[in-house]
Amino acid sequence: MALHEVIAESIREQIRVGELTIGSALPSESQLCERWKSSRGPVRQALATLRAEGVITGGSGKPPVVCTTSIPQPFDSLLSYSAWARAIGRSAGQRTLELALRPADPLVAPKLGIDEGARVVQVLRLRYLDGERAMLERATFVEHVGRLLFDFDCDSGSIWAYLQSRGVNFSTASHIIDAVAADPLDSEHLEVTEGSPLLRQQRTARTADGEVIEYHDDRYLPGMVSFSLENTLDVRTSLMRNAKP
Amino acid sequence: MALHEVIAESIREQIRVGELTIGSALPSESQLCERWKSSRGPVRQALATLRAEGVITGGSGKPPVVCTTSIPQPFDSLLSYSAWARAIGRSAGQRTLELALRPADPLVAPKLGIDEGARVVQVLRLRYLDGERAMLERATFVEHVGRLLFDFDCDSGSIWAYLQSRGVNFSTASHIIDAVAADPLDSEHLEVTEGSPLLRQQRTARTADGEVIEYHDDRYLPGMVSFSLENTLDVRTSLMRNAKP
DNA sequence: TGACCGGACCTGTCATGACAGGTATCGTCA
DNA sequence: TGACGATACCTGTCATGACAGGTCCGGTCA
Repeated sequence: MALHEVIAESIREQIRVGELTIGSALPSESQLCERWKSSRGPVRQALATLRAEGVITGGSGKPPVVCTTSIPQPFDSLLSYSAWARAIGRSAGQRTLELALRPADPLVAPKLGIDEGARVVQVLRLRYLDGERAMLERATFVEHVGRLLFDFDCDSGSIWAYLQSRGVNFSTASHIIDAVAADPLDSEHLEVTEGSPLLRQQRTARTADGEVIEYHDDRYLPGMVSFSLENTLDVRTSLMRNAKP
Repeated sequence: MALHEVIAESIREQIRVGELTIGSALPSESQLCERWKSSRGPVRQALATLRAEGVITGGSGKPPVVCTTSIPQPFDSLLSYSAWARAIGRSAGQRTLELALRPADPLVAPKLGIDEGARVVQVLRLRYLDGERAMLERATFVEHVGRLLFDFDCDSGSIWAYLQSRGVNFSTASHIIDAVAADPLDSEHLEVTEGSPLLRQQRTARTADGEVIEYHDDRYLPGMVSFSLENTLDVRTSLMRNAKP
């Protein structure tokens, strides 16, 4: 691991354990240089990373200041429900309701960038958090990836971790967050009345080549899950508010 | 404006106008150095910024590659509905339903970090996008800031811009996104049936000193607005998924 | 023809040095 | 005692140089 990553992770750790609390000032750059026996480069790179994450702010004459205690989660926490639950110290559970190979319907085909009717593998899972119903997951995989799932017990854990172990490497993902009314399927499995509000996270995941591999439509029980973000003046946030046409 | 900012903005602009499309490779660092007659430092800093924004990816032997066409919006786009609408080329409208000075109720007091019963100024506005109903905004300001609003015509435009012009400087903000059922008030003004799903964005905005100034509870009509995010392997995202206890 | 290897090129990483500009503190002077 | 100004310190910014490691292409050899 590169030095600047070590430094950044060390500071994140200090925040995590409460050694650095919100509002407390970090050591100055020169002190950090001495502490890590490095030049100013890696130290500044580490601070820049933390600044881009919205963890620290300030500067310009003042030493940097911690401005949040919520440490951004790594890549997989937004992609893998299991990895996320583990990261926050909760337990994830799942019950597979369906695993099917079928032609892509008109809704998912454009999301995956494939022709309507091309074969896809679809998984329907009910997901739990600490044993409580939390989310209904509709996952669609392109055929050559989805086929791997027939050798996997989807009840046993993370599909994402399994696919990674089989050499499927996710690299980028797009997320869309909105609210929808529970349809009959949601209603049945999440045990809410039809039409009641659900928080939806749609996502498409791609490999480094840009090939779309999976499309998710995850619907959370409000009251169980939400999304949050810290926002500072000097950093452009990757979260965007969109208007639908 | 610093050179690295100029370079970053220039690349963003090239993406905006379509000169650089998704998947197309950027010029190499050395070419950019020559183009801007600068050393490698500013160029790398610009690329690092864009990478943190999730705009470009790649590297490590390969020249960087554009991986999204959605350019992150600056700070104010997540805080000001009017600024956001302008940024995406839509028109924002508003009708003020209420402007009141009253004691803080038990819901907003903890959000603002003030005592229950301390006075706050609350604004209720119905907001339009291109003339269509889009969102019901419940804004609460601490007294000394909110008082400024009594000198302002809330129907005329951006409260945020007005407060800035009066010297109120926002610096950081926290956002929580979830889904809620329309309550009677939502139902009446957004013209949906009670209990139907709404996308909610709660936010608290603070000054550089950390003083909380405003709390918003904005409820969007789903189908009008959503939130989106690009996510890459090597960058920690500031968006977090949270479990409610 | 296909596999393999080497070199050109690129980025990642780090060191060192330098100057400008903002911040805060402390001492001085009115 | 209070206001003001100089100074030390800090960060922002940029230049230059260097080496390691990854990628890609083309040429060579089997």
